Amino acid sequence: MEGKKTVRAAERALDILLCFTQEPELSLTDVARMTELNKSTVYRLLATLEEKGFLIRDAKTEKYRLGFRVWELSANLSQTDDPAVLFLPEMERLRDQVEETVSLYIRDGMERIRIQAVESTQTIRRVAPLGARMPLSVGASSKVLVAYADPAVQKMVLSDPSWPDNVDKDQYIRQLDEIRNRGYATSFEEREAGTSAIAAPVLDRSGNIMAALSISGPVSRFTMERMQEVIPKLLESTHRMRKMAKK
Amino acid sequence: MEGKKTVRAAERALDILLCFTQEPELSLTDVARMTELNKSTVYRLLATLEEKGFLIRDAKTEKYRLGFRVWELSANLSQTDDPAVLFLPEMERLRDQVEETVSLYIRDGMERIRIQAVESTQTIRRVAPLGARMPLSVGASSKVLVAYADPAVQKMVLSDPSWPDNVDKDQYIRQLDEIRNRGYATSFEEREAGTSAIAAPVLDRSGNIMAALSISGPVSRFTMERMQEVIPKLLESTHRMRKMAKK
DNA sequence: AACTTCGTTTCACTAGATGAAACCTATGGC
DNA sequence: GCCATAGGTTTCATCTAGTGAAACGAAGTT
Repeated sequence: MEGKKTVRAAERALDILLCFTQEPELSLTDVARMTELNKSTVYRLLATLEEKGFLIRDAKTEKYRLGFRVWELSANLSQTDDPAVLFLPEMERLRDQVEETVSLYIRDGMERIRIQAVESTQTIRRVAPLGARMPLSVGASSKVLVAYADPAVQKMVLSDPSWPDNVDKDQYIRQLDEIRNRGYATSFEEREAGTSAIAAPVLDRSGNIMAALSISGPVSRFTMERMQEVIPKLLESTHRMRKMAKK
Repeated sequence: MEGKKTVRAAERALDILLCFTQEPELSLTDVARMTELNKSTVYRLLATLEEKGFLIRDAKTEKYRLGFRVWELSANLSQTDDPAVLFLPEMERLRDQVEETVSLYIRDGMERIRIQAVESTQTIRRVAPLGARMPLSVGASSKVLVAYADPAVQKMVLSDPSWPDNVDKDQYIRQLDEIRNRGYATSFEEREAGTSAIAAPVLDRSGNIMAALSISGPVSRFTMERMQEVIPKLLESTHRMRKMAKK
């Protein structure tokens, strides 16, 4: 009698689908191991996913991979005002100006997800960890996402038991005000050693945060001074993005 | 006790997801109407899809739209040897040479699906009906897909009750041999009035068909003579694609 | 205030999802 | 050749958990 309003069978099917974000090709037993589900359960769910075209089965290897239905979906996704597509041109513009990696993050629960990224001369498809998930406790983008989230969400994030011990929560909270005042956040080797970053919120017309835009690079090159130089450009980009947002 | 090996709840969840290929934004009742499912069933499945990040709920409109998880999936899709991504550059090359619309189709059951297309000066995202489904009974690409399918599939397609009465099956079958000999198929106003097309198979290393590549245009411009000119270019492209295919 | 419409919750019922185990092939080792 | 192992597939008894009707609450319309 808990507050579960979800459908288990559907959940499991989606979990299986998500396995394919990690590996492009998986066999029945691979999936069974990853999801820790019974072999026959996986068998039926795979059959379902295949029948609906979300997975296809490689004729040779007998393994499954993502099917055309995923394409249909993602094609439709781009017709919407999806930030990852909508803002890509602007992100490339910014990248060309500052010649550093530019990333776009959104918040999902207690994590942030990199939904888009452009690197020095790379194209969208080449960018390594698109869809990568990181904790909200560290990094410039994380703080921006939390600082501009609505109060209920902030409370949820800050009271979550998974908050790591080695990150001082009070100090973190103090930073949030500062970030809202300045309009951007910075970080030095916070999430990843050797990397520094600045991030600013992408707001929609009504002032709600849609995403966080960041510029990041190696500390050696992306110094404090350099940051100061690029901040106006970052803010100009987020401002332009705001105007692009639909409705 | 039929031969159903699928999971109903999962099927329904996927059906709901597919509703979003038609409309970018849907409310609970919209989905219930489209799928003809009970309101509470849809409610629970939508909650499941939302929790897993496949759908997000617009804060304002209360409607659902596709979520970031679809992005994660499609990002991964591109890392695989998905033809729609893999062959895009080659398709653009061909388009630039012939200055007509170039499309890539795969077979799914009794239909073909346009998984990629490039037009005169359009970019991938702009192409109207990506993911469009058409019958296998008419059109150059259809015949290629059937001609090079393996015998069991051919039998299935040709014995399907949904085969339209106005298409002569015997004549169709006779054409298949011809197509295999020549290596390509042509059509004049077959599927669509005012449009002619040529198509050739994209084979993998072992000679199995992966997709059909077509060039199509208005009959006025894309004449018999013009077709003869571009056939070598089409075949050159499919040949190059074959070498691109992984493994 | 009466009437819609839409999202949410409740509840009793049993369809249908589930896991253990048996059953098939393959493939590999010896 | 024969036995062993590791997939994938099917069966089947069990009972969870998914289901639809109906009721509910909250806006919005007339």
